[in-house]
This record gives sequence, structure tokens and C-alpha cells, in this order.
Amino acid sequence: MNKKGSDIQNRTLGGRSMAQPKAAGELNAVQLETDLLKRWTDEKTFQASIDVRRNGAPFIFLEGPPTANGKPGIHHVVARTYKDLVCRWKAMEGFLVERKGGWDTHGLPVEIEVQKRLDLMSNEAIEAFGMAEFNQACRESVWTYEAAWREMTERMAYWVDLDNPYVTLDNDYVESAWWALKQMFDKGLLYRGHKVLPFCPQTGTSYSSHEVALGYKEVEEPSVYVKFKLTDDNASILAWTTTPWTLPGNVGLAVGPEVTYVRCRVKEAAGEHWEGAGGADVGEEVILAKDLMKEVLRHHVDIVDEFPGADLVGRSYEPLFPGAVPKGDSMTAWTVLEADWVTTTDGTGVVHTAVMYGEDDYNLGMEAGLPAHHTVDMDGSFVTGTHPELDGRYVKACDETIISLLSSPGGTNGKGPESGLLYREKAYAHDYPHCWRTDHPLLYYAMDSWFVRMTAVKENLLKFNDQVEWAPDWVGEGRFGEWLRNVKDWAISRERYWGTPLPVWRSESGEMKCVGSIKELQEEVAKAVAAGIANPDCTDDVDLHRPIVDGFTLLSDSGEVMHREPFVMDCWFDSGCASFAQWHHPFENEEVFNASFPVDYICEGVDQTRGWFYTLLAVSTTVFDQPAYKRCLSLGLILDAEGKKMSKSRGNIVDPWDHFNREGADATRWYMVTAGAPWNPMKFDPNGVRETYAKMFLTLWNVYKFHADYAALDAFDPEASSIPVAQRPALDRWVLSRLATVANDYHENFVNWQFHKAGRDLEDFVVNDLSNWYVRRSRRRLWDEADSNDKRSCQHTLHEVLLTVCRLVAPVAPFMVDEIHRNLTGASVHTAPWPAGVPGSLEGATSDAWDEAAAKATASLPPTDPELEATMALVRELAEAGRRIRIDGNRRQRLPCAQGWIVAGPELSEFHDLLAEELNVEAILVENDLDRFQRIELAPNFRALAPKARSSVNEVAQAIRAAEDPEALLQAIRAGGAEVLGVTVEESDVEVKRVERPGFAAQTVDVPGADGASLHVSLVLDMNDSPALLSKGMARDITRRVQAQRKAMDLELEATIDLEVWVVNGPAMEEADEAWVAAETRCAGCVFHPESSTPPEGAETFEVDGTTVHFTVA
RNA sequence: GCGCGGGUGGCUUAGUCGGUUAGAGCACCCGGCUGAUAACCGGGAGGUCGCAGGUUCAAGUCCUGCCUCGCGCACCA
Repeated sequence: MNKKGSDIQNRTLGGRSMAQPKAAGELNAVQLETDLLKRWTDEKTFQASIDVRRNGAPFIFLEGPPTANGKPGIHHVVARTYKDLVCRWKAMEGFLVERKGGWDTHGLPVEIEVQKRLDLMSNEAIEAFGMAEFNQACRESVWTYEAAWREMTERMAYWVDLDNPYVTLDNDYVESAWWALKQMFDKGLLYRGHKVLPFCPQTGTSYSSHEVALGYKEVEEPSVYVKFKLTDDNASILAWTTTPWTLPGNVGLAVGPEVTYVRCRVKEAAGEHWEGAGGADVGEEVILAKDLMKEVLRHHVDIVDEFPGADLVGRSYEPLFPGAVPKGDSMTAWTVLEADWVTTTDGTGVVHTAVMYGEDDYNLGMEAGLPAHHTVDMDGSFVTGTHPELDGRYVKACDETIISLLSSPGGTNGKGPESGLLYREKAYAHDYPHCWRTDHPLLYYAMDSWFVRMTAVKENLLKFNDQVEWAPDWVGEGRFGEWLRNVKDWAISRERYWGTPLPVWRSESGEMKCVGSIKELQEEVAKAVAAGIANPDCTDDVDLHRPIVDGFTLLSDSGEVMHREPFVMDCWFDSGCASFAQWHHPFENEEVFNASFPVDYICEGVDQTRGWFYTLLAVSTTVFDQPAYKRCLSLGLILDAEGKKMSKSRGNIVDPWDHFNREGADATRWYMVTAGAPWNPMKFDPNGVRETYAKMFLTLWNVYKFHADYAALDAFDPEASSIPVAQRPALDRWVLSRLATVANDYHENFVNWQFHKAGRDLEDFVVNDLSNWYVRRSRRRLWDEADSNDKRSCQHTLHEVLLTVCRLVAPVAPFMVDEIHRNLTGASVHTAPWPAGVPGSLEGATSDAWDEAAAKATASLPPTDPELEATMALVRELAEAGRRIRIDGNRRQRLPCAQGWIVAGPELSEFHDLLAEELNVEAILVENDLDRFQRIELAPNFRALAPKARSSVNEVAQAIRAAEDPEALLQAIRAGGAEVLGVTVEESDVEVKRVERPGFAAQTVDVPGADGASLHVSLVLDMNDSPALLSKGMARDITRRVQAQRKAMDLELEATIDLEVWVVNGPAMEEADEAWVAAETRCAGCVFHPESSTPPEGAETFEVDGTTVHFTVA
């Protein structure tokens, strides 16, 4: 402690080699990070980190493109951290990891945003505004938050090329997407259909199932039981629906042919508990499934008849809303049909069928020849002619009207809605899909649509999915696999404006042409023009968006005029093309594409399972007959500290900048990675970030600072000298061994996607092993001004440990470790090799195969010494045991003990000095007579004992434990087995435990030995006092208080003081101890006053063990 | 409703092949240590390991049922 602070500056002024560390300053994490960002930009460090691996095997990462028309949040930081860390890690392993950015720019979210801003909440409004203008507004809106995204991306140090990103609205990208569609078209996988789809009247568009999945909400709605009056019989069939608005469209009733139905007659009026509208008269007859009578009927009835559903088939009934649906030439309208999917789990066992508003309804209607007529318009209102009270009204607003119409008993003969046809209404709670953008309930609606025949490639989807390495595996096997096993044809067309246009032209008679490139479009346009069809120019840079592409009119093979199908693509299709469209395949970059497909690694939130994870695979399977990616990390959702999902509407979004500006991006990233497994939902706790900063980064910084300051002071140059590890002191060999062990585990955990475990272990190493033990125990070694071997050894060791720690941390938290690495070596950590080896740089290596042994040989880790690690663990245990003994014996730490004995255990003489210091004892002795301080205990070994003792194992175990003379029992056992309660106990059935004898100031610690067996080592302290010990202890107490006072007075380290001390009622101070106090506290003058003199007013005072001490510092 | 993943002191979590004392961190209390650290060390309090059964000599761990949270699925007419 005799270094002068100013020396640190003075001595470093001379010529410093690149690798010669300079002193570290105080830590300002945010400043450090922002300074480094500048430096990375100036020095093009990202590019350098790629270039230095130019000859490595490629590892291909594909960025899932975010939409830049929303502000980035903390969940984006999480995803980007995992993307970044894997890329950085693989790069350090010697792989060439290029990272192209990407932006998703099409789709409904963009349109909705613009519609809101321009107040264009319907398709009519958009078209009146002008499609070209609208799309221009969309094109601009896409970049609203690009700057915010860029800032966040850079600040968090997500290394990705944002200057040459792929952008889904670019002509090149769209052209590749067109090409992909044409492949599907040519393979017969793209088809035009008429299908019932979930449809949002507000946005005027239908949704694919993965979009519908985003909007399920539980709602309570009125459901109704309706009486359908048979035309040729005085009875009604009861049917149930949760969507009263589909009733005007009713054209059929479906029954299960095998289901048993009953005809019953109402016996008496309903009781008083009747709720809501509807009812039935006494004597009225209704028909429904027998199983559901109890559930449905609210009257006492007599069963008149019982029959299978087949008996009902073909019978006709009165339309509910006569005239709402024209009968046309249908022979089956308003008759009973059979359908095998009808069950008796809900309703009445009779399914009301409105052809246009349900998938089953539609299929049944087509099969049975029911009239396909819409009673509802695309805007969600009833068409004129449905009923005077309903025409033109939004269907969801008509529930009450329909119920009241059906329950008013005004009509006659059961014809028309006002005929008392409502039997009952019942509130019904269920999950119903809502528009994920506007929150409006979706209507199932039969409409024109284009599909990709995913059902035709299901086997391949499953096969390719099996080839993907999923993390966690259950997402691939379970959730994603299940989705694929139930795959449906992909409805990819949207009746929208802003998106990749569907490149299909179609004639009135149904001839079709799918255009796969700009060149092809030009050729087709030329053909049409040659045939006399007027067309605008189709230049090489024609904008491939609406309304431009709508302006082209083509010619069919038979000479008919063809117009473009007025759809754009599902924007998920766009991003699903990313693996090849980012390279404008197949029009350009053939080599790049060939070398990078399929990609090695993608990573997104688990919510992309049905989104991007699926569409990437769907497109690659249909177009290339290959999987698109080899590894997929599926991240858990991010929740707030209460475990609630973060959402704008809840207002519990965490702003990443709060942490970037407080604890820094390092701490934020490290926290997110160590908080839990990547696939588990993460509760984001702002306090956790702070804790990470305080523990991990502050500690690391201080270790570094300790090393750097003395390295600078001593002009330490790691390259100027070297000391083989084997020749270094045990403490050094120990920390290096620990380092290697931790690094190997760290790497193993990375390989298994267990980044959280890796990080936790490394943090534990830095805080406990490195800072709290190695540095603490080594401090005095560096205080030595002489150029000793021991000091150099410590410096080399610290240097090496820090470098390896930096390299391990770098992928996760890239800032501070770069600062440290740069100062220690002159080079960025991001161009450094991965400590566990650099397989990517090996000749012939690929992203997933390399010579394991050759890779190991490239590792840069010190040797491990498990025995030494175990020994040191014991030493640390003993040091802690010493403190426990002192607590138990009420003896303060600063009061030395004359001696301490170590009983049993391995040879520790190498660490006796260290232990003496830690324990504050004058001498460490080894006690060879174990029985002097220890006795034995026997513990049963259940694994061995259980098979022999069976059900009496507990009694036997208890007997062994409670043996009055365990020593004798053990001897008997060793002599060939002892009978305990009829069981022969052998040596392998018991564990011998040595513990301290009662009555001594002792503790026994239990540590695993090198050979796996348990070691029982005791520490005994001599608790007797002597005048010399008391004097020494007092000297230490005084020193400690004076040092505290120096600190409180804010004195320079090298400042000298004048000290005066008055000890009242204390031990006689020995001269040597007084001198020691003076030296430790840097006294110019030091006076110990006799007890008779009186201390001045204002002297510092403290009390210890009944002694009062006063002192003054000047 | 079906599928997947959770539920361990106030909070965040570890817990391997089932093995008898469920382990950490934060926060709290007491004590100690400290001229690098926002730390560190020792002790204390705090747990019916979601609930109920079952298998077993032995269950946080395996089985069954249920409750609950999250996510996903869906032709609920």
C-alpha cells in the first residue's frame, strides 16, 4: 500500500507498447459505451470483425424483418440480443457471419396506420382518395420509425448491415416474390377458390388463419333456439345458433343420420324461472336430439315419438324470412339434410345452415345444391330485401331486432319471422375471432380468394421440419409440428391496396396467366399491344405495385382480354420469401444465394411459429422442395415485472432507453440473457438490470482496474516476459484452472442453447472466484514495488484471465469487454478468437461439420487441475469455518488466535500462510491424531441398503445413525459385516462421517474430494488469550479505525498524519504493535498516551471488548 | 374443449438417475470484514415445493385427477 497515486500517471508517460495496459479510470458505463460506439464507427469494427474471418466457413444468419412503422420496444431488444450473440459467437469461432438487415414494408398494419392518419376508414374512402396517393402514403409511412429503429439497433450494439438491407417493397424483392408465385402456379399449387373466410367488414379484408389466431377474444353473445315449422306437419324442428344474423340466410337444417331425435309435446306452461324472450304453447310439438332435451327444453313435455335423424332427412320447413333468399332452381332449399359431423355436444343436434357464412355450411350447401345467396354485404350490413327492419343495418347490431322479430307472436301459420318462432334465448360465452387490427368481430363470409395448396405438400413440410434443430425442441415437435399436421391451404390473397400484387391475369372465361418477372410482363404487354390492346409503357423500372400493375391488360392464349386479379399478397408471404428474395434470386447474386440457402440460423419470438417460421418453410417447401433454415431459436414472450404481457394498450411497455441511459446496454443485455432460458417467458424486472450492473459489470471493471492500474504503474508488458503456468504459485494455477473449467462449461452451454446457464456460471466466476478470492488474496502481491517473480506471475495471470473472460462475455455484452480487451492487447475483442476454439477457420469446415479434435487444438485455455480446484474449495471452506467458530465463540475477527489446527484432509501446507492470514491465527498446525478433535458418525447409504433391508430400511438406518458406539459398530462392519436388526451391514452400506468433538472451538466442513469421496475436515481454533495477542488485536482495531478516519477525511493515499492515541482500560500495548500501527497508517508522528492523561475534546472514540480508545488524526 | 409450458419463502429462481437437512440471489434483521468495488463474509427469520390421491422403504422429482397462470389450436353450429 505504499504506492503513490500520482506515480501511476508519471510512470506511464514513457513509450508504451500496444499491448502495455494503461491505467483504468473510474467507471461510467454509459459514457464508455457511447464512446466505443463512435470508435466502432470510425474504425469500422463490425466490418473488420467480418473481414478477419473472410476465409472462414460461412455461417448464414437470416434477419426476420421488422416493420419500421412502429416504435421498437424492449421485446425487440431481447430478440436482437439473441440474434446478435449467436452471430458474434459464431464469428469468434472463426465463421464468416454476414448479417444483412431487412424491413417488412407491406401489409395491413401499414394500411391501417395510414387509414387512421388520413381518416379513410373504408375501401370507398381509399378509392375516392386515390389508390396511387394512398399507396404513396403507405410507402412513406413505412419509414416513420426507421430512425428510432436504427438508433436502438446501434445503441444496443446489434451488429447488422442496415445500409444494405432487403426491403420487401423494392421492385427486386417483389420480382423475386412473383417468381416464387409462378413456381407455385406452374406446379399447380396456386389456385383460385371460393371459400368461407374470416372477414373484417371494417378493413374489408379476409384473414389467413395465422392472422385470425392473433385476435381470439372471449365474448358473451345472445344465442337463440329457433323453431323451424315443418310444412306438412304440425311440429317444429329446434335449431340453435350463436349468430342470429345468419338466420335470414338460413336455407337448410342439418341432422346427424345416426343421432336419435325425439318429437315431444309441451305438457304445461313454463315455470317462473324462464328468462329472456321466446316460448311455446301447451300442446305445441318440437323435434330435437334426445340427448339434449334436458339441456334445451324449459317445459315439461311428453315424448311422442323417437327416431333416427335419417327419418327427418328430406322434410321441408317454412323459411324464417320468406323472400330473403331466392329459391332459384334449388330442389333442396329449406329441407332437412344429413351431415355426419353433426354432434350432440351443443345446441339441439340440429344445425342451422346458412350457406355463405360458415365453412361447413358452405361445403354442405355446395354438395346438396342449396342456393348460394348473400344476405349480407361486404360492408357487413344486410342486403336490401332481407327484411324491412334489417335492410342496410350492420349485422352485429341486429341481434336484438332479430330476437324481437322472432318472438313477436303476430303472424299466422308459422310463416314469417313474426310468428313466435323463437323458443328460447341464452347468453353464450365463447372465444370468437376478432380483427387483430381493429378489434371488430370477424364474420365468416364466402368470398373469392387465392390459395396455396399446402395440403399437397404436408408430408414434405413435416419431413423438413424434422431436419430443423429447434430450441427448444418441443416447439418444433409440439406446437409447430401440430400446426403442420393440421395444415390447411394458405389463403394468400387480400382485397387490399398496399402489398405485393398477385401477378395473375385472368379472362372472363377463366383463362389465366401468372407472370414471374418484369421481363415476362413486358413481353406479355407487348403481345397485347400488338393485338391492339392499349397499354401504358412497361419499362424496366416499372413500379410493381397497384395501381400501376392494374393498368396492364394482357391477352390470353385464345385471344381474350385478361385483367389482373385485384388482390395483393398476404404480407407474410413477402417475409416468407426472405431467404431468396433478399438476394433477388434468381435474377442476380446466384453465387451468394447458392452459398447461403438454406440458412443456418433464425431467431424470433415464439409468436412467429405460425408467422414467419411457418411462411419461410411454406415457401421454401413449395418453391425449392427444401427447408429454409437449419436452426431456429424460438424466444419466450416478454412480460412486465407482474407477469403481464407487455402491450401498448396496457401501457406497461418498458422503454429500453431507460436502461441504455442508466445501466448501459451491456447490463441490459446480460440481464436479459441470464434472467432465464431464452424460450421461457421473461418477467422483465428493471431492478434486475441494476443488480446485473452492480454485480457483474462493476466487479469486472474493478478487477480490471486493479490489474490495469498496477500494470501501468509497473510498466507491465505481457509480451516482454512470460512465466509458464506450472511455475506460478498455486493461487494463480488455481484461478487459471477455474477459468478453463468455467470456459469449457460456458461453451458447452452455448452449444446447447443454454445461454442463461453459461452467463450465470461465468458471472459467479467473476464475482466469487476472480474478484472475491483471487484478487482479494493477491492484492498485497502487487503492492510489492520490487520486480518479483511472484508479482509478474500475478500480473500475467490476471492478464490472461481477463482476456479470456472478455472473449467469453463479448457475444452477450460487447462493450466493456472491448474496452478492457483493447487496453490490454491493443486489439478489439470482436476480432479475437473464441477461447474454446475456432472451428470455423479450419480447412474444409462447414457451418455444421468440422474436425472436433482439430478444433479443440485451437482453443486458448490454460490447463485444468481438478485436484487443485478441489483443494482450494476446501481452503475457502475452512476460512469460512473460521469465521463461524469466532461467531460461536464470541471472539472478534481482529483479535488473533495463537494457533489453529487442521484435522484430516489433504496436505495443505502450500496454503497455510494464506489460511493463517484469513483466519487471523499466529500459526497453523496439522493435527495427525484425528481422534483428538474428531469423532465419527455413521450414516446409512440408502441406495446400497434399501435392496437388502427392504421395508425395514428406515429402522435399520435409524439404528445405524443412533448407534451408541459408532466406532465399535464400524469396526464390526469392517471385520466382515455387522447384524443390525437382522440385516447384514457391510462397509458399502454406510458412510463414515467425521465431525468435530463437542467442547472444542471447532467446525467440520464437508467437501467433495478429488476422487469423488467426501472429505470431512475440521478446523480447531485456540481461543485462549495472552497479553501479546490482546496487544496485537488492539493494534489492529486501532489501525482499522484510523484508516476509516483517513478515508472520512478524504486524505490522499500517500498523505502522512500525526496520530495520538489514548487507550482506556485496555491491554498493555507492546512497542512493536505501536510501531506497526504507525507504519500501517503512514504516521509522521505517533504518540500512545499513558492511561492517566486525558484526551482532548472532539477526539474520535470507539469501544471494543470493554476497552475505550480515543484518538486524533492531524 | 384439445395440445404445449409453468406454479418451489415477500420477489427472482436452482434442483441431475426418486435417497432422507430443498440450494442460491434480492429485500429484511443481527454480527463481522474492508484504503479497489454500488461490494464481501458469518448468522437469523422466512418453504405444508399449486391441491388431492396413488406408486415406493423413500416423492419437489414418477403416475392419476383437479385448481391456476401463460401460450397455442378451433367446423363449437
